[in-house]
Amino acid sequence: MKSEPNEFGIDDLINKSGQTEHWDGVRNYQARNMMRDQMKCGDRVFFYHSNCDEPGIVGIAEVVREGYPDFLAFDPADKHFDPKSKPEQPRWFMVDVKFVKKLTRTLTLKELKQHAELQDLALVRRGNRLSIMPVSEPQWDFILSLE
DNA sequence: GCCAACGTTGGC
DNA sequence: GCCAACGTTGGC
Repeated sequence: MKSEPNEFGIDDLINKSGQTEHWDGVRNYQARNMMRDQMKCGDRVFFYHSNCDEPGIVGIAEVVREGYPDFLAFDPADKHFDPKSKPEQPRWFMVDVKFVKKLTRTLTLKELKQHAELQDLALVRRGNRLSIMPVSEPQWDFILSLE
């Protein structure tokens, strides 16, 4: 899961009550479908810092609440407001994630791109813009072995 | 259903 | 700040 550290970095997650936060503001259907349909309690996710000096994986979090409507889409005062999403038929979903750990160092995008084992990882593919993407178990284990 | 115009993401 | 690569919108 990608987040801009200027907006919400891993330290912001650590500082939340219960070290848990809802992953709001996703307005992309592919990413929505993953949160709504696929991500289950106990699933672990890499926390990725994007759009910053050193883009890369900085830590691990865990899904603690499965897909439910992104209520910010209902709030006209919020920047993520979407008039097409109604409480009776929500268009956007989110999950809650809880901090698990920081990695001992940042696994930079640059570094991840250098490993043939990760060539199919969506993150390193050209033009990728998805903010949430799947990681296979072998990919997960390999990435952790780099730490 | 096509596709041009536009907006966004995000690395660099 | 630039711009490639997408996704979305909306006229036709």
